[in-house]
Amino acid sequence: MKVRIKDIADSAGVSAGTVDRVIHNRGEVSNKTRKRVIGILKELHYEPDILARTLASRNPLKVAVLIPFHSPENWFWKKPLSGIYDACSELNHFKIEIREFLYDQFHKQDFIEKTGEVLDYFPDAVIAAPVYLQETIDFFSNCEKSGIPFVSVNDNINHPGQLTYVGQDSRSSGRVAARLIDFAVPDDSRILVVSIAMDKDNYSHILRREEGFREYWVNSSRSQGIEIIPLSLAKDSYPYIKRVLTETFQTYDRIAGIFVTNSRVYQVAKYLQNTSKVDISLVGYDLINPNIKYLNKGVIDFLISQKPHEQGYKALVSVFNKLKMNKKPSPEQLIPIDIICKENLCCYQV
Amino acid sequence: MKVRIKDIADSAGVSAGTVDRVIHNRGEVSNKTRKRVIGILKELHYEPDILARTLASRNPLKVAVLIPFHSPENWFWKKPLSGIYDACSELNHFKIEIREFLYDQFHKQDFIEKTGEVLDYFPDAVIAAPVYLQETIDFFSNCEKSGIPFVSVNDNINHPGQLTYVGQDSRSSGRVAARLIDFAVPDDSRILVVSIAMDKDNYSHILRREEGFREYWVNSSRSQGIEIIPLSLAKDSYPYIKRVLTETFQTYDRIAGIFVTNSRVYQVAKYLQNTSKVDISLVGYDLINPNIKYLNKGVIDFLISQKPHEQGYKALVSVFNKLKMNKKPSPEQLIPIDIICKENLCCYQV
DNA sequence: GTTTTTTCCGTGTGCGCACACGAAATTACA
DNA sequence: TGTAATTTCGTGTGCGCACACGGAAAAAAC
Repeated sequence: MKVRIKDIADSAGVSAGTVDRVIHNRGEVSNKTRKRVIGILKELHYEPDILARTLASRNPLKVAVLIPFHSPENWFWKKPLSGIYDACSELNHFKIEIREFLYDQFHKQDFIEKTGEVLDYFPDAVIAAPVYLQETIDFFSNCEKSGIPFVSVNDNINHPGQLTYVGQDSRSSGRVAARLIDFAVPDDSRILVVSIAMDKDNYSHILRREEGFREYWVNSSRSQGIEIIPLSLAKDSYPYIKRVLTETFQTYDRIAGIFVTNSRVYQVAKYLQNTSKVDISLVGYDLINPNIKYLNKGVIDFLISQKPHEQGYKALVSVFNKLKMNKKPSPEQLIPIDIICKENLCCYQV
Repeated sequence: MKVRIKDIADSAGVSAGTVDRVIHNRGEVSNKTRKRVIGILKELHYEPDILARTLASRNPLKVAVLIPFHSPENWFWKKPLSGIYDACSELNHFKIEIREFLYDQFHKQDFIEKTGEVLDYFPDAVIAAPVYLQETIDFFSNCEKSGIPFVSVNDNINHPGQLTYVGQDSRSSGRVAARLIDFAVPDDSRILVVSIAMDKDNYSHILRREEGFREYWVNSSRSQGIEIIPLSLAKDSYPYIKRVLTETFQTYDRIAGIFVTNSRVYQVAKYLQNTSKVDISLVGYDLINPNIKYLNKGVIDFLISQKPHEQGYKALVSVFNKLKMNKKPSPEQLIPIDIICKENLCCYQV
């Protein structure tokens, strides 16, 4: 019962070639017949057969991936890439070509250069993980001008023209962290919220996680018994972190829980282990190796996974659906907030 | 760079038709040329183009799904079905035909009848959620005899011939439940392990969840301070459950946590709410509506999702890969053990 | 009214494969 | 040696679509 181009053509009293031109709007069709064909296209709910479509078209789909590169210290950005490749190999038969454009997330200039390279590549679609707000906006605007669909991943720029955003609801994840800690700490205790980032204002998800965390306690029944102490660390070095934490512990007693707002939770775990404060509930982000180590040791209690692999996967699927099937994804694809502890870790490590 | 049938044919000095006959072993090929063609097939690493293959072949892939039916009281079994259909619509273009065979999980005879209907349907593959052990083994043996690949879902029969098992590691999920409760209960408290099932021995995952839960405390540092009290309820009716729980609470004090080993946790939640024992940590299984209600109210603290949707999804994908791509999936596909609380519930409800 | 240009549209071919049909080669048999 | 039966193989067509080419019709220019 499937509708083919031929059926449309017959129904409209034209040839298949004309219908084809309408579908791909390559012009050379009079306005009158074009409208008639479009009408029938909708009326009969025509959906192209991708199998035949891909088989017949010879040029592949060019997808540019613009994300920070990964290093031995920071494997996080490897995950979205492998998610993209996994999706690609599942859609293998559909002639998709991935081109990586990996930039240094700590050098704005490098990011700008790479965006230029992306545009020179003339991709059919772009998947990008933004860090620099203004520069990303400029880049996305260029994409829009060139008619290139673009997807943002991990952090949402909220550019009006973007095909979709794939990532987590950071605020909710902050609430989840609060819930976990709330579960464990007794009344009348203090909770530390530690943000470790050179310029945390550039990372909007850190801010939103803090918000979500704070929000939780406002609505909590025992909000009066718990005190939240924010702590922003501008440097990632362990000696520095150690010094600040030591001071904090001297200033405040009854600290029963610590929430680290990004993947640097292993630094705090190291401190807690070294100072034998393993009773403190520790929650942070991301299944990177040093974190997993402390999770298995019981120093970190819970990790929240951003599911970077799934992010990459869904991003590519979205691009594919748009370009090959002409199906628009929903503008926001929120990734589940997975709670990982030692006991369920194994089944999340793929 | 892709090798086509034509290339093989040229290389072997035969026609495409002959290569085709070899590939599908439909005979009518002399032994000598057959071997030569097979040799070249391997040598050039020929992989069929599924696009063209599907486009050219007219008969669809027939997949039989044998699972318990769902009712307004028990929506659980609706999820694997919708997972299967979701996978199907993603692989839509590949001409897959799903046929449901839904049986009454409480009537063995009905299950047996339905297995007969499945075989009469002559499917290309079977996806089954087993309940009755011996009867399922018989059925799977029949499938194997007929050369029909079969996948078991949710509960593992461990039949040697099965294509794959898709489901959770129940023992680990029991450990996860223990971890969550451990996080919350103070020293010197008692924890109830409640199993609500007519014949729990038929449901091996219940037994394994109990095992995992117990296992956790054996390895725990405070195993001496915590007492585990098992409680098996053979009936699902609330008055009965209420009576038993009341007795239990009269017998034991300091009950700080309850682990319900399946989806009936809402019955216990109802009891706790009615008796104002909401401080007790309550953990159970499955995102079904009554459970979600009590999760949002804060009576249930955590639910462990079996991800039935994903189970169905993966099962169908496995079947597809096997039959269309000739790729064997790994024999066990373990589903992540998702921890759900009120705060991250939203992003799991699809 | 004729020629040129432009607009519009139909036809044909091939993507890689499955499958039907019929022809050639081989064997069996008289 | 000739014919029939059987095995083995090549050719052709179509799946639904993209795209090139060329031709007819319409419009414009003369």
